[in-house]
Amino acid sequence: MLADIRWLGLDWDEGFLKGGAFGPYRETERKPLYDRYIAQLLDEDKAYRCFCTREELEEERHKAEAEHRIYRYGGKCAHLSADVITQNLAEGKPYAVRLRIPEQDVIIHDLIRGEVRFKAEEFDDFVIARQNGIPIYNFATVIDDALMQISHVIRAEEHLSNTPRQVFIYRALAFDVPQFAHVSLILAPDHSKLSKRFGAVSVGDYRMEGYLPEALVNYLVLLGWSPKDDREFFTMDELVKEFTLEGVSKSGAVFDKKKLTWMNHMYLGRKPASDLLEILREDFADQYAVSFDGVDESLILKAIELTKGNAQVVPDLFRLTANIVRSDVTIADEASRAIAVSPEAQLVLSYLVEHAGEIPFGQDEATVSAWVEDLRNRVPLAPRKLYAPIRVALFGAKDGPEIVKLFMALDPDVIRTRLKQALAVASQ
RNA sequence: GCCCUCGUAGUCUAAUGGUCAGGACACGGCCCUUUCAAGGCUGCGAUAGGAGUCCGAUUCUCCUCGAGGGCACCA
Repeated sequence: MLADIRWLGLDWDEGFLKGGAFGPYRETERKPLYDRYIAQLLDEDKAYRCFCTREELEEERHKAEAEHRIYRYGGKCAHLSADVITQNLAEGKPYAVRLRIPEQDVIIHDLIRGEVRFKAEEFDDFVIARQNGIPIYNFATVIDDALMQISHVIRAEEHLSNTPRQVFIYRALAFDVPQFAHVSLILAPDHSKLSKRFGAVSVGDYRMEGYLPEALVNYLVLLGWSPKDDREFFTMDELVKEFTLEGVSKSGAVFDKKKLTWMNHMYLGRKPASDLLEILREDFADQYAVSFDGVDESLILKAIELTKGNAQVVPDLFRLTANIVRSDVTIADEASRAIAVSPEAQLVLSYLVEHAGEIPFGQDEATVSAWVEDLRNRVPLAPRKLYAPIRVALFGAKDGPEIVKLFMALDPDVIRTRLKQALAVASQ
């Protein structure tokens, strides 16, 4: 998970494996800390030992349900005499620790949701440490946040209902209560919780599907936050500078993979080919080995540069670059094939094969471009009819890089061969 | 069941107690163009429903409905 966060380009001030002034950061290593505060609460009688067994509690719960009452702990152990406690301890009876909850409403001042009020009767003396001595999450998280001097707790909405319990703990320990901000959840298209059923759910999944971290971050941030203007593209630096809690929306957002893919496409087009090559090599090593075995790196870079604007996700580049990098070419689809076997194709290609000597190999772009333009004067066809077969011949598909770019990127021998092959197809 | 949160087009969102409710994705059309993409223009399309306050409500209040979350000796 830390690796995924790093991949996204996110950093943090301190923590596990990184160090900092408020360690240790591993929960098991923090156990003595938790124990200390549990002991303190017990000492001050703000918490008490509960010797009730699981069975007893279970029974209480069933009874409450049968009588259609809300279940709250009955307080059986809330006022045990010192003698009884001493005796129970001497007998080695296991106990959990419960916090005494005052009968008062709790108001949370949430930075996103405003005032949220919880009624006193919703709460009972809840357990803060189990029989095995390990504190429950609500307790540990309060200790951690307080000791680490956390000023703002920003987390998912699912924690909102637990916040009052945490506030009780802050108060019992006389800690400052931090500011809270509860962000809405991301939903699957059917408004259910995001799950495997929906496909990729972890950051790592998206990485393996070929989404760029900057695209994912950019998309995700817009899922619950909006700037003051209509901009949609943000770098990490811009986000750090411009993000505000005020711009966060309150409602849950449905994850729209189409828009993510669109955004990824835009980022791919702008990304330097060398960066994309790195990603292909590192994240898609297996495919890379198969697709680019023995291919000159400069050719790969050229191919990526030509085709990146057509890719939706990173691995699309394998398919798109194949027809540039490989010595042979295959016609990708029916529509392209139809063009390849058209009479126009025969006309154009036979002209080019016959006049192959005139192709300005190795010239600058302006020269090649002028020559390509001039083909219109030599072959009596409308531009669309004229150029489509050339692209199919050179690239294997009707959609792809500009003809000029193809002439410049491909090896002269490859071009001659492909033109001849395509002519053969057209003449069948 | 109880509690909490949310509710603007299919989706993400902006805005205001009062001009045509703005932008983006998706979808359709047009332009540009040697194709696709990109870009430009354009079309379709929304304030969940019902009361109330108000001269006027999408905005404020209440109810209903809907969606999500929480109710552990899980995290």
